[in-house]
Amino acid sequence: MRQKRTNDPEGMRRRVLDVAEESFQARGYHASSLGDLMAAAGVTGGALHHHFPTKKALALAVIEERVAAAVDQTWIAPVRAASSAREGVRAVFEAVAAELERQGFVRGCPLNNLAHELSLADPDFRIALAGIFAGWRLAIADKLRVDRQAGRDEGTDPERYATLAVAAYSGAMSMAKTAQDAGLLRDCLAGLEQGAPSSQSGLVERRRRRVLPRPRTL
Amino acid sequence: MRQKRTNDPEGMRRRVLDVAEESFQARGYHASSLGDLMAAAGVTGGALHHHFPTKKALALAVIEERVAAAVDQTWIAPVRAASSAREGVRAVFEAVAAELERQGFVRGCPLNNLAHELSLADPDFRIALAGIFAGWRLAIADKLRVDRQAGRDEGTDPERYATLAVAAYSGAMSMAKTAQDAGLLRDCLAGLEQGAPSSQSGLVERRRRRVLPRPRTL
DNA sequence: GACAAAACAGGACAACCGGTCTGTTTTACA
DNA sequence: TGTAAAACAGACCGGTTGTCCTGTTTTGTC
Repeated sequence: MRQKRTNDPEGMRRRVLDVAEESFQARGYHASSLGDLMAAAGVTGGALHHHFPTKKALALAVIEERVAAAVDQTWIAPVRAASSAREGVRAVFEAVAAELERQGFVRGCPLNNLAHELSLADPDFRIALAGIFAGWRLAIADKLRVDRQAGRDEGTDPERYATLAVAAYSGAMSMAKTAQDAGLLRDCLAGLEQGAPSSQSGLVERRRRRVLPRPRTL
Repeated sequence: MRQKRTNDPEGMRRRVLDVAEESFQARGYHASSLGDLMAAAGVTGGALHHHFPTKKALALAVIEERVAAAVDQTWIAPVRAASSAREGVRAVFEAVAAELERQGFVRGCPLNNLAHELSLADPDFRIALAGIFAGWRLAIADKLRVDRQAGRDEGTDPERYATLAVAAYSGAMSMAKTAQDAGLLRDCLAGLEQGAPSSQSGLVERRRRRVLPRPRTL
C-alpha cells in the first residue's frame, strides 16, 4: 500500500475553476454553493480552501482567467484575424448564433452574466469586469483604425462603433437568453449591417425564426 | 387605548414591493434576504408571508408590476409620443444618460438586471421577463411601421431596428453599470445614429468623457 | 534520511436563510 | 352585535452556507 494520494496542485486548481466557471454561468455566483462545487469537482473543503481562501477569490480567478480568455477566444482573436472590423463583427455574430442553435439553448454571455450580478456587489469584481469590457472594445476599435488607415470605412468613428458592436452583442445575447431564441442575435446583426455605410448590402436573407428544440428545463 | 394597529393591505403590499424592487436592483435577487427586506420595509414575517407566500412570488410581483411599469414609463410611452421611432430612441438614450449623470452612479437596467440572474433560474421568471422584452421591441417596431406608412425611413426593417435598439441600450447600460460611466450610453447612441440612413446627421457633438463624481461604494 | 513547507483531508461551527406555525387584532358583512 | 374571514404579529425550525481549524500526507531540498 503506497501512495494513497497524488498531489497535483495545477490539476486540482484547474478542475475547481472548470466547475466554478460552469456553475457561475448556469446558476450564477450567489446561487452556486461551495458545497455543490466541491462535490462536482470531487474536491474536499481543505483543498478548495488551500487554492482559493474565499469564494470571492475563486470568482475573481474565474473572471480573470476564464471569462477574459473566453472573450479573447470568441471575440478579440477572430476580429483581429478578420479582413475588416465590420466583417469580424459579422462573423462572430453569425458563428455564435450558429453555435447556439446547434446547442439548442442559450446560456448567455459569460462576461455579461457575471457583470450584472457582481458589478455592484464588490469593487474588485467591478474593476476586473470593466477591464475585460474595455479590452474587448479596444480590440474592435483598433481593428477599425487599421481599416481607416487603409482608406476603408472612413465615415465610422472607431470608439463609437466598437461600443455599439459590443453593446449590441451583449444586449442581443441578453434577450436571446431570456427568450431562449438565438435568432435575436441574427436580427440584431441584420439591424447593425442595415445601417452600415458604403456597404453593398444586398438582400440580407430574411430571418428564419426557428423555435429552439431544447428549451432547457432547469 | 384603542386601535393598536391599522390594517392597510394595499399600503403594506406597496411598501414591500418598493423595498423589494429597490433591493433586487441594488443587490440582486439571491443577495437580498427576506430578513433585510422585512427590516427595511418595517414589516413582520407574518405580514410579508400573507401578501407573498414565497420569495419567488414576491419577485414575480416585482417583475410583473414594477419592472414592466418601468419599461413602460421609460421607453414605451416616450417612444409612442415621439415624432418618429428613431427620434424616440434618441430621446430616451439621452434622457437616461442625463439622469444617470445627475445621479452620479449607474445601477443598470431593471429588466436586464433581473433577466440575467433569473432567466435560467426558473421558467416562470423567464417567461415573465421575455414578455416584457417582447413588448418593448414591439412598441419600437410599431412606431417605425407608422413612420414607414408616412413614407419615412422606408429602408429600415421594423423588427430588426427594434431589436437593435433594445439590444444596444441593454448592452450599453450593462457596460455603463460595470464601468460606472454613463458616457458609454452616449457613445452607443452616436454609433447607432452614425449608421442611420437618410438622416441629415450633422456633427454629433464629440463625447465628453466625464468621470462620474460618486462611484458608489457598496 | 531529516525536515520544513506545500498539498490535501475532513470535521466543526456560528450565522443565516426561507418557510411554517400559532395566536391576536382588525375589518367586512349579515 | 355577532361572527367569520382577512390582516397582521412574532416566535420557531430544519437546512444550508461560507469559513475555519486541526490533522495527515506528499514533496522539494540540504
